[in-house]
Amino acid sequence: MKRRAPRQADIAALAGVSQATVSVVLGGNQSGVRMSEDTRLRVLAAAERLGYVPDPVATRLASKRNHMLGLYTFKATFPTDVADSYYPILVGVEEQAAALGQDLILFTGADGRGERTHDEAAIRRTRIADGCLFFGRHVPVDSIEKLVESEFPLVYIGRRDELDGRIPFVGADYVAASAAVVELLVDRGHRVIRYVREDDDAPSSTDRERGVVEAAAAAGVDCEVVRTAVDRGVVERWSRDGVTAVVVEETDTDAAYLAVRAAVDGTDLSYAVLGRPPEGGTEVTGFEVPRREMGRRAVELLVELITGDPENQHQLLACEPVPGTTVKDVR
Amino acid sequence: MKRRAPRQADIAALAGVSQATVSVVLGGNQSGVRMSEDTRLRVLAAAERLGYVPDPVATRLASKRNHMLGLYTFKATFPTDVADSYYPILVGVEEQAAALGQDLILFTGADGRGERTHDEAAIRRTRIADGCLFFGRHVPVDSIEKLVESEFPLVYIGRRDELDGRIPFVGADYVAASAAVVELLVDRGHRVIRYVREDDDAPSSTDRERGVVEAAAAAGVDCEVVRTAVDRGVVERWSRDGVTAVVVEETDTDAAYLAVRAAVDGTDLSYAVLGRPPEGGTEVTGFEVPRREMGRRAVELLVELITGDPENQHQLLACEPVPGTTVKDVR
DNA sequence: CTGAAAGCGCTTACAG
DNA sequence: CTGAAAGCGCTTACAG
Repeated sequence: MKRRAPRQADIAALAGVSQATVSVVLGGNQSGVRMSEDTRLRVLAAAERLGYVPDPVATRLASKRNHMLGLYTFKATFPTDVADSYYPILVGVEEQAAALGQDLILFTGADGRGERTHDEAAIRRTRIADGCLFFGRHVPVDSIEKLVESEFPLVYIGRRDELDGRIPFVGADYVAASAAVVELLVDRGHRVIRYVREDDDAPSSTDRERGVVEAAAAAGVDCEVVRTAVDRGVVERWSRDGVTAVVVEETDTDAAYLAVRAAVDGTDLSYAVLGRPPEGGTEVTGFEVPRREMGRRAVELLVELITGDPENQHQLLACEPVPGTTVKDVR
Repeated sequence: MKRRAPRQADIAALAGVSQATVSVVLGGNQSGVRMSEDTRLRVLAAAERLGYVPDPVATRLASKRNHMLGLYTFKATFPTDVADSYYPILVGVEEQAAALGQDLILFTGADGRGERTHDEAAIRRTRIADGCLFFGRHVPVDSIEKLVESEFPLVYIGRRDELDGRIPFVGADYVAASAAVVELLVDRGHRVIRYVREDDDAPSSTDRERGVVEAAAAAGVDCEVVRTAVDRGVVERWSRDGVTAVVVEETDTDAAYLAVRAAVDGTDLSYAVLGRPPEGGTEVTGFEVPRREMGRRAVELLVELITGDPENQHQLLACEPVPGTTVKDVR
C-alpha cells in the first residue's frame, strides 16, 4: 500500500490546529504573526513525527519559491564528446547551488512523451523552478523573450546580446583575453600574424575575433583573419610571406586548433590558442576560461535575480593567461 | 510590465466555453468525452491566438505525477576528482531520462539554508520527485528504510544488500567479471597469484574479492588476499616465492592500482586490474564496468517502479572483459 | 493569538 | 454534448 505522503492537514489534525497555522509555523512565520511558543512547538513536533516534507509543486503554485533552480541546455546536459569543456561549468553550478541551498532541475528537453524537443513548451516548462540557467551557443529568441518579458528569472551562461541586452548572463571576457594573447605576441616581436577561426557567429567567436583584431590594430600589426581550412601548404606560404605567428580560436571541437597545430608542428612559427585545449596541457600559449567560476557566478546571479534586483546583470569574468611555450621571440 | 501569461480561463472566455472544457480539449480529450468538433476548433483557435502554454506547476499539482526523477548522491553530484568514473553514469541517467520524458532533480543535499546535510530531512526531500536514484558506497539505512517502507520508488546504483534485499538496484556483476580475470590468468599458466585490495567493505569491493577467491579456489590456484600497501620490495619478495601475477582492485582513487603498477613495472610479473583505470587505456588487462548502461538501466527500472511492479528489481550487468597486454604466458 | 476563506491554474469525476 | 464543482497542497490576506 502506497502510504500517502503527509501534508499540512495531517500535521494540523495531529497538533490540533488549523492547516493555515501549520503553514505559518513551517514557513518560519515570515509575516510575524503572534503565536504561542507552545503551539509552534506542537506543530513542529507533529511535522517531525510525520516526516513531513513540503510539496514543492504546491508550494510553487501558491507562492513563488521552491528553492529549485533549473538548468536548461540545448543539447544533452552531459555531452559525451565535450565533457572536458562543459563539466567544469556543471561542477561550479552544483557547488554554488548547494552552497545556497538550492536543488537543481535538469530539464532534459523532453516533452513528456519521450521526444527531445526545444520548442516553446519545453522551454516554458522551466517555470517550475524559481529561475533557470540557460546554456548553449544559440538563443531561441522568441521563447526566451517570453520568459524575460514575464520577468521569469533566468541567466545565460555565456555572453548574449540578443533582446537588446535584456538577457542576464555570466560569460568570459574573451575580448580582453584574446587581446592579451596578441599583445603577448607583439611583445615577443611578432609583427605579421594570422588569426584562424571557425565559421561560427556565436558571441564567444566574435568576441575573440574582436579582441584579436582590435589589439592588432592598436599595435599596428598585420593580422589577417582566416576562416578557411589550414594545412601545411598554407602555413608554408604564410612563412614565405613573413608571417611569424598563428593565433587560433578554441571551440568545443577544437577543429581549427588541431588543424593549425598539425600544420605548424615542426616549423618555426609560433602559435597560440584563444583558450586552453584539453590535451594541450599548459605548454600551449593561451588562456584559461574560468568555467567553474562561471557556473558558480551564474547561480549566484540567478539567486539574486530571484530574490531582488541585482546591480550587474551582465558579468564578464577575466580569463587567466597561460604563458605556455609555443610562442618564441622573433629575431 | 509583467504581462500575465494566458491561462485556460482566458481561452474559455474567448471561446465562450467553460474552463473545464478548455482543459478537456487541450488535454486531447483523453477520457473520450463527446464534444462537437466546432467547439474543439474554437478552443484550439483561441488557445493559439493567445499563445497559450500550460503552466507545468499547476498541471503537476492537479495530476499526480510530475515526471521528475530525483538523483541523490552522498557526495557532490559532479565530483572534481573522480569525474572519469562517475560521469558516464550521469550520461546514461540523463540519456534515458530524456528518452522517457523525465526531468531530473539533482538533490544537492542542502537544507535550504545552505548547509550540505545528509540527514533524514535531506533524504526525505527526494519525495518531491516521482522517484529517486541513489548513489554512493554507503547506505543511510534508517532514512532509506522509511522511503522504502512508504513505497516511494527508489533505485540504488550499485548492488546493495541492506534491508533484506528490499532495496532495488542496478549494479555491475563484479563477482563474475573478477572471476573471469582470474580464469584468464589461470589459462595463461599462472598458478601463484596475489590479490591486492583496498580496505573498504562496500559491495563493489567484497564482490570483487569473492569473484577472485572463488575462481582461484575452483582452479586450485594459490591466491592470497592482501590489504596492505604494496611496493617494489614486496613484489620482489613475491617473485622469489613464485608469484607470477598480481590482481588489483580498482576504486575511485585507484590508490592500490597505482601502487601495484609502479611496483610491478619493469619486473616480469603479470598484472591485471578489476576494472579499467582511467589512464590505463586498453592495454591493462581487466574489464569494463558498463557505467553508462548502469545509469540507463537504473532510470528504466525506476520508471517501471513508478508505473508498475517490475519483475526484476535487482539487476546485475555484465562487464566486458578487456584482454589488454599486461598478462603474459607463464613458462 | 488562531481559524476560515479565497486563490494559485490545472484535472477529473459528476451532473445536467 | 457542456458546465459546475471539488480537489491537488500550499500561501496569504482577512476575520474574529
